[in-house]
Amino acid sequence: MTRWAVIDFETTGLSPLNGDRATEVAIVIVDEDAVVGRFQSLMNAGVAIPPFIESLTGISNAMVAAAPPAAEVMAEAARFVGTVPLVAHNAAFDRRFWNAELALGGQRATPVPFACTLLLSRRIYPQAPSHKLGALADYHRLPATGRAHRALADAEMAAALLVRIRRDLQSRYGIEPPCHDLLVSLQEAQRRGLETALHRHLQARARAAA
DNA sequence: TGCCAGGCCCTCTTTAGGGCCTT
Repeated sequence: MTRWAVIDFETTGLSPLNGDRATEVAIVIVDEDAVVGRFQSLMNAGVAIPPFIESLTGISNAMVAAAPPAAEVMAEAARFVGTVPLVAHNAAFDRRFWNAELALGGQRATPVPFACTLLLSRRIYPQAPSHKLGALADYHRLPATGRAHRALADAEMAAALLVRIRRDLQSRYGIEPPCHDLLVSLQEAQRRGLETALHRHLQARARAAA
């Protein structure tokens, strides 16, 4: 079984260190190439959403005021993810909010791998005109998932992108699912380049089979 | 009033700077 938890946060800004908080979280569980689970919730962190962010996401202060407390939502989200490896588009951003919101709720994040479709796409599709999530969806002609900058729509889109990446890794490089180790090792080996990581992976597999 | 983060990656680089990407 090859499961991934594709996560997306909507937030009040770019950094928890500036006091920014999450306003919505969505998680899509992908098993092989199929979506087998979904979690989505607005959350009330007790901070005001700037007008620009309200306009960007469509999430208003009134909407989060009626939402459950952030700590309660994060506890439920953590239970939903369990120990399944996480994936996000620009994972550094979502990982910061994942860890920060869990900590604010008095929880410790379970140490699981956190792969990044942005970094993978930059390596695998260097010819793409843009590596924004929506632009990559257009580039690959992925199905529409709903309003951009809403957590579930973006998580579904990132999940479709992950499936496409895995399929291309299989067709281009002969990497057969499951490929947890490959996706994570690729993320960790970005500085050395995709080809180098793939070659190392294939050589390791060959040595193990010998 | 103006600015605010962080990580990756490219290049006119590596003793650095700037663009991209996330909200």
